[in-house]
Amino acid sequence: MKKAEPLAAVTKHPTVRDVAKSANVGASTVSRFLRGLTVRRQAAGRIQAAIRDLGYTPNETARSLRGGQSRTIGIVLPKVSNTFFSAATQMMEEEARRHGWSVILLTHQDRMEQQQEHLLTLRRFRADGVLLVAAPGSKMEDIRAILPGVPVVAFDSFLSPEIDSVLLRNREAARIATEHLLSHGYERITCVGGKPEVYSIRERIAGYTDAVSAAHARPELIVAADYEQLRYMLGAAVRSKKRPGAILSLSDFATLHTLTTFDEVGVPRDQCIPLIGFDDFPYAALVDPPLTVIRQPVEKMARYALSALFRRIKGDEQEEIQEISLPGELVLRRSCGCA
Amino acid sequence: MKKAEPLAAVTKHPTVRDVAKSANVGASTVSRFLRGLTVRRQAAGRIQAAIRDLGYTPNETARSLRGGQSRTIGIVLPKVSNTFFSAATQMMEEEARRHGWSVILLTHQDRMEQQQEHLLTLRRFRADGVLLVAAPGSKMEDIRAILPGVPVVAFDSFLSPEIDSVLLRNREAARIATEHLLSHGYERITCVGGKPEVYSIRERIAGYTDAVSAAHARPELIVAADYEQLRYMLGAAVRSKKRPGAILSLSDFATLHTLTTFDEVGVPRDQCIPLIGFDDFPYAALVDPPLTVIRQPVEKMARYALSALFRRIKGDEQEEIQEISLPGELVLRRSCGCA
DNA sequence: CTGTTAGCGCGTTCAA
DNA sequence: TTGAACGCGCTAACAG
Repeated sequence: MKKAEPLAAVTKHPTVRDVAKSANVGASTVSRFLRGLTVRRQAAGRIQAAIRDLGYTPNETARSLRGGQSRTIGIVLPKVSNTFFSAATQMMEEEARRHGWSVILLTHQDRMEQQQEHLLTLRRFRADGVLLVAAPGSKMEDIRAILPGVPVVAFDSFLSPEIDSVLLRNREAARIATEHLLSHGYERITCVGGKPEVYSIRERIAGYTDAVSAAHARPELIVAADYEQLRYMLGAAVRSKKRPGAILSLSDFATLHTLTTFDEVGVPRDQCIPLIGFDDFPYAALVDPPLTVIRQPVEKMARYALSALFRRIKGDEQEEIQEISLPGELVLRRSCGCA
Repeated sequence: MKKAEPLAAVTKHPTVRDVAKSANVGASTVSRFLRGLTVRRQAAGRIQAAIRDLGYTPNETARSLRGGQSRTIGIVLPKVSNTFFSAATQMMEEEARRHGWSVILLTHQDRMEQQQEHLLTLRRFRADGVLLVAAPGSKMEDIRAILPGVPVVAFDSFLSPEIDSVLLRNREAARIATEHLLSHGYERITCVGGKPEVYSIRERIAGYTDAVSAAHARPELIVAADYEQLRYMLGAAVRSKKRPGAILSLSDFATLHTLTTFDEVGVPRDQCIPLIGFDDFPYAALVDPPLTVIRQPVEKMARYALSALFRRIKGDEQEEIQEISLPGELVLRRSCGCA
C-alpha cells in the first residue's frame, strides 16, 4: 500500500513513468521523445506539457547506469592556482560543456598517490575519459591498472607513446629563450626552477642545457622543490662574487620567488639581473622591470586536448596516436635587457 | 545465449555479483562487507581476495541511483582564472575530498543564463549540494525552481536570508581601505571597478561611499563591465586637470587594468597615484610600487562554506541559517603612500 | 549472520 | 508507432 505524500512531491523528482502516466502514453514513448525520435504528434504535445507541468528532468545517474556512459570527463592536474592551469581548466570546462559533457575536477599537488586516488574516484564514477597532467613518477601501467580501456589524454606531460598528448615544445622554447639571453652577450646564464621531477620542467632544463652547451658555456642550475630552499640557494648565488649574469626561470612560480629574492637581497630594480620566465601571467607586464616571457598557447592546447579526448570517447579506437606539440611565443619586454 | 567474451573482460567491470560468485557468498554479503558491516571472518577473507583478484571497484553510479545520494557536490562560480576563486576552488576541492565527496566544477562568467544551465546540469546529476557564487540578477526563486530541496550555500554573494552564506565583510573592508587613504590626506579619492551588478562589488562601493561621505567629500566612481571602457574612462580621468588623488580598486582585475592604464598614459612609476586594491595576489608585492591590498581570508571562507554545506547535506534541515561574514585584512605596502 | 528478492530510473528489446 | 517487460549494479528489507 502506497502512502500518499503530497508534500514530499516537491522534493521527489518525477520520473519518465510519471510523465508517461500524465501524458497517457507508455514510458518508452517518453524516452523516445526525449531523445528526439519520432513520436505521434498528439503524444508529443501531451508529453511536452506533462514535462513542463511536472518539472521533469531526466536523471543522468540512471542514464549512466543504463547506457554505460556517464557523460562526464575527469580533469586531473597538479593545482588550479596558477595562470596556466587555471586558464586551461577554464577553457576545457567550457569546451566540454559545449559538447554536452560535465567535468569532474581533481587536483593532485604533484603527488603520485593523490593522483592514483583521483583516478580511482573517476573509475568509481565511470568517467568516460580523462585529461591528465601526470604527477611525476606516473607510469602508464599504473594508470591503465586503474582505468583499463578508458580514454586518457596527457596534457602538459608525457606518459607513453601509446596515448595522445598535448604539449608545449618545452625544450625548443627553453632553448630559444636561452639563446636570446646569449645574444645579449650575458655570461653565467643560470636556470632557476622547481620540481625537476616534473616532465615539462625536465624538458625545459634540457633545452636550456642545449643552448648553453652549444655556446660552450657551463650550465648552472638552481632547482628546488620548495620555495624556501629555492630562495635560499638563489640568494646565495646572487650575493656571491660569481653572481648570475642572467636568469631563465622555468615557471611563474619560480619567477615569483626569483623576484622576491631580488627584493630580499636588496638588488635595486634598475640593476635587476636580466631574466626570462615561463608563462605570460596577467601582471607580467606590470612588474618592474616588465617581464620577457615565453607564452604558452593555452587556448589552443586546451582545445586540442579536448578534441583528442572526444575523438577517443566517440570510439575511434584504432585511430593513430597523436602527439601534438605547439611552439611557445617569446614575448619581448624589458626584463631580458631589450629596449 | 551469452557470448563468451574473454577479451572484453578487460574492459568490462566486475560487479558485486561477480565478486560474490567468486567468493562463494551472496551479493548482499559483499555489499555489507564493502560498507564495513559485520561479516563472517572466513567470508570476509574470501571477499577481499576476490575483490583484489578481479580488480573490483564499486560503481558509484549504481550506488547513487540506489541510494539517492550522488556523493557529489557542485561548485558554480564566475570563473576560476582569478586568484581569489582559484584559491577558493582549490581549498574546497581538497576539503570535499577529505569528506569523501567529488566536485563538479562549473563556471558561469557572471552570466545568469549560464548559471541556470549549470544548475540544471547539477540537477540532472542529482548533486547533493551546491556551492554558489551567484551571478548578478539571480533570485532565490530561480534557483529553488531548478533545485528544490537541494542544499545551497552562497559564497562571496548573497541570495536571500533563507540560505547560508559566507562572505567577506565587503562594505567594512572597503570603508577601512578608504579611510586609510583619507588618513594620508589625499583628496578626490576615486573608486575603480568592474561589474557593479555583482553583489560583492556593490557592497564595496557602498563602503567606499560611506567613508568618503563621512569625510564630506564627493564619491567619484569609475565602473565599467569591460576593461576597454574601464581603461578609457580611467585614462581620461588621469589626464584631466582633476586627476584622482588616490584610487580604491575593487578587484584584482580592476587593479590590473588601472596599473596598465598608468603605463599607457605614461604616469611615471615613482609618481604613481596612490592605490589600494582588493585581493592579495602573488605578485602584489612585486609590482612597482608594491601594492597595499585588502586580503580576503580565502582559506577560512572556503572551509566555512563547505562545512555549512555538509551540515545541510547531512540533514540538519531545521538548523538555523548561518550568515558568516569575515573581516578583510589591510596589508600595508607602499602603493598607498606608506613607508 | 546470510542469501534471496525487489526496485532505484532509465533505455532497449520485442511483440502487438 | 507503441507499451510491457527486462536488466544496468547496487543496497534495503526480509526470511532463513
